[in-house]
Amino acid sequence: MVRGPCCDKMGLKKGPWTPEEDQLLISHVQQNGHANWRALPKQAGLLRCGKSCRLRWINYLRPDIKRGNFSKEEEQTIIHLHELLGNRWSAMAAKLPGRTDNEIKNVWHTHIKKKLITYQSARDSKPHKIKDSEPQSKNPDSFNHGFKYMSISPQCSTELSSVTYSPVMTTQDIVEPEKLNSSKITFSDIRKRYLPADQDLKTWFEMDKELKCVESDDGKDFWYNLFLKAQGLKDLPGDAI
DNA sequence: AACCGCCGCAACCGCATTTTT
DNA sequence: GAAAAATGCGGTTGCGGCGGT
Repeated sequence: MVRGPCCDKMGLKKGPWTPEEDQLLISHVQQNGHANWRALPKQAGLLRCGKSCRLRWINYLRPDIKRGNFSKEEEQTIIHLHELLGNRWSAMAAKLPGRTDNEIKNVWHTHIKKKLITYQSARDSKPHKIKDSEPQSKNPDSFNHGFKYMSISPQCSTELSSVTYSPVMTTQDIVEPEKLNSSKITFSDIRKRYLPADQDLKTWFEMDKELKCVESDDGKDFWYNLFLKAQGLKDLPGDAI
């Protein structure tokens, strides 16, 4: 289906929002909710498209937005979730109250990725703490904690509607990458088949969280340990780490 | 003080998915 | 069931602020 951008109508404003526009949007949402984003701008007297209003509300004006820098715990959680979910920022946001998908995405690209790269370089340039003879995947302290999941290869991710996705696996349910590549499988298909119900995912995530063993609060050690724990990330797409 | 380059963030764009007609 | 409309999501970009020279 071909459809033009929703904001291409003449007269619709783009760019940064003014305080007046913010106030109009806030007032309207508080009074009427946001059941219909398409109709909202007109009703609220805004010269914006619905998409722009929705984005502004979700990423900036929502009352439950948490401001300020991400804590180490939050960053650790993001790394962890990225390992579990890939680039599914909105799914990560659902696990981080007060944080938006856009914010998490920005933090990943501007802070966390760089830190991981730094510590990967540090690790590659000198002997590290893990015994060379011991494969990472068999190390009990490795990031996987023995959970039955894997990351689909970058190539597979591209096939899956550009969504990097790490389905939860059972031993009977290993996906062969070549099969994924050879057939047209939608994200929904994969989700229905492999992703546990929300409640299960929550439980699963919390169980894994309990097993986390990063204890050092020293910045350098923190990132070094995180990197070691996130060994699997080296298999992610080049631009994701 | 002025210039320049880098960085971080807000916002846009295009596509996928879901819902409605 | 098909088409259209609406919504949601992730990738990307542009601009403002800040630090270095």
